[in-house]
Amino acid sequence: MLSQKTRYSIRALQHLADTWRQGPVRLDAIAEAQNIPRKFLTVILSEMVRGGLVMSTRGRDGGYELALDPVDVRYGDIIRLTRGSLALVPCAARNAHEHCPNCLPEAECRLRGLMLTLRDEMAAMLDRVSLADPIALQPSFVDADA
Amino acid sequence: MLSQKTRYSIRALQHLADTWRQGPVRLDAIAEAQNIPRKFLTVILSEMVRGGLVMSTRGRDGGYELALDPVDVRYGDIIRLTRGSLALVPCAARNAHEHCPNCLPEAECRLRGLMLTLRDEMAAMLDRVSLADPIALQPSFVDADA
DNA sequence: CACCTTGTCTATACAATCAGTAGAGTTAGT
DNA sequence: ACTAACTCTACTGATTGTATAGACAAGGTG
Repeated sequence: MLSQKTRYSIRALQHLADTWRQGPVRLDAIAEAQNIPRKFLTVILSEMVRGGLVMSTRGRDGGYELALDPVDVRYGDIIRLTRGSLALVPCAARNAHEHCPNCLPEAECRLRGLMLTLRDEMAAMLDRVSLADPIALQPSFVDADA
Repeated sequence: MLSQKTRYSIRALQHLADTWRQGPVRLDAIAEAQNIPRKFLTVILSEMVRGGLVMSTRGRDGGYELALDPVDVRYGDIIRLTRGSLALVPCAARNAHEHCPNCLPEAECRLRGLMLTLRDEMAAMLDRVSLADPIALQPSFVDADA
């Protein structure tokens, strides 16, 4: 699961993408439009600023805006920034690789083999879509599950 | 991330798949071979039994075995059983659908649209692979520490 | 039947992470 | 200066995750 914080981050960035090139947007405007607790959003946006995805302006008429063109902010980047990795197990992370506790040696772990493949598929999908892309709101339901 | 418990579950089931049709396997044998805390494994296997993936036999020469042919146990099933859903956000679950707190109306939520698509891709992949399938073991990373 | 082996179940403890808040500080425009 | 904005560190409470304890139930064997 994505944490609530990651979900807020993404929605905040979508908001900034929608107002791209219209000057800084005040924190309160984002909080209200996106239904995010104001104080929590300060923490989230500060993190985005430190991560280089967002620029802030202080003082009167200050606020936040994207640091990059929305085209260049891919969903994979956002998730990597907030969560450190796209992988579903620590040992399958491409960047922030870590050993799983109480596991078999990695070279023998089938779960890891599977999760590496899955991670790559997820990455391919998430890195194909940017904040500038339109997103189908209700993709057709496929009977992929029983 | 998959929880430690889900990871243990999968490794335990892989072990049972490997010993398929060789009679019940004792809990201690699984715990030792798979490096899983014994007491925790009792909880995990009981859950698998209740979920219908595993059968147990009590008494002397008792133990656990798969309730189904390994071919019929897909990784998607296992994750759905232990975690309730494959989705990365509650509102994108196909089965256990739930609203996200503090979100926009679902019909307008782009994050949800994206996550539904991603969930479907993940499901397609995880439901293609069963416990009977060989899994390519990928070499572990060459890292400075080790 | 007595007994040992193995699984079952409920309760609990402990720690880590998550979600959100507090509040003093900094910067910039007027 | 004054005020409207963002910034930073710390903290708290709730929830979840990991694991263990211990009493109980069932099945096979002599």
